Amino acid sequence: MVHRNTNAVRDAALRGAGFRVTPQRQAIIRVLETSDRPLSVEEIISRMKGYRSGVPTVYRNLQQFAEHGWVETLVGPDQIMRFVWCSTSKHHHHVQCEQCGRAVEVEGCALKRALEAMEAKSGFRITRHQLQLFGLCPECKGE
Amino acid sequence: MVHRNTNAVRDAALRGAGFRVTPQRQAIIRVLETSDRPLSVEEIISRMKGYRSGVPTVYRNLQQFAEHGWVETLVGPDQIMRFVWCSTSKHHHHVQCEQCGRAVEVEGCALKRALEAMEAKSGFRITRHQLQLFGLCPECKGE
DNA sequence: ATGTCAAATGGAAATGATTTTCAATAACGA
DNA sequence: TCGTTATTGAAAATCATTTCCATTTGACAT
Ligand SMILES: [Zn+2]
Ligand SMILES: [Zn+2]
Ligand SMILES: [Zn+2]
Ligand SMILES: [Zn+2]
Repeated sequence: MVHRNTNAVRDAALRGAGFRVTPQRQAIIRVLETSDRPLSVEEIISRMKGYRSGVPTVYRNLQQFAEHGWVETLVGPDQIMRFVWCSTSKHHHHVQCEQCGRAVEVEGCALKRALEAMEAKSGFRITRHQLQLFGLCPECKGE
Repeated sequence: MVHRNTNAVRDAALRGAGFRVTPQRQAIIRVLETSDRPLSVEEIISRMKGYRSGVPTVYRNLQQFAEHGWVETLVGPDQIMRFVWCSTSKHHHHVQCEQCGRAVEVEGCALKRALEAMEAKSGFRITRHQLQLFGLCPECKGE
């Protein structure tokens, strides 16, 4: 039974990070894990099945998850925070389709070279970066 | 008289873009052009010499300037909009020092290769990206 | 210079996402 | 089961940004 196993893994991860396992946390994670796009707090709550968390609870948990590298917080030009689940806490980036909104992780980071070039140009030592990619997903580009 | 010339150039640019030349606009631009770092609206207003704009005026103008590629709008984890003046409206990025806050433009974009690699990995056609760089400026890295 | 008028300004009020407060609840180890 | 302590959530607070709208002003024609 795959589902049960997934839940067990998730709960273990929560406990391992010092969290108590609450239905709210489980619901938040479940929604994010099964979403194909970044979600706002409002969207996360409205997508919960069987359990409805309060707004502050969702914000608090998302912030904690972000500190653990489990979610990435994106804030676009509309000033609204949106959250994506990260399958790995290794450095990576996300591409989002400008047509349908779908977002996927791009494993790894191909910026090493480019960053070296920019270090040379600027004289800065670059220690951290944040890259947001936008474009057309396979489905939308074949149209 | 260099100063006067700079002003003339700025005013011409404003008129060329269909703007009226108002002291508020001039003041906003003057502050941003001479800042070594991104500024919030509050900061912009407090740095004005000789003329104090109202808050809505500053927001409105910054938005318009952004549409013309004259400023870039950055919104960090503190959810506050900050604005940088761009010396060119060609595509480029900014590096900011995590120690002292200073920011500089990095001319051009060295991401072509990296983007191709990420297109291959993701299957998306990448049409747009936004890169924020952080690190240590020449002064701070020599500690 | 003066008149005309749409663009621009700014004080005040509204908006609305996010955060804080705090009393009630629930997870979990003993 | 019990006690401790983290977690929750309704309500209120916060506060950056936006909207309203009456007043001012820049640009251009006369
Ligand atoms: Zn798509
Ligand atoms: Zn990267
Ligand atoms: Zn520095
Ligand atoms: Zn670029």
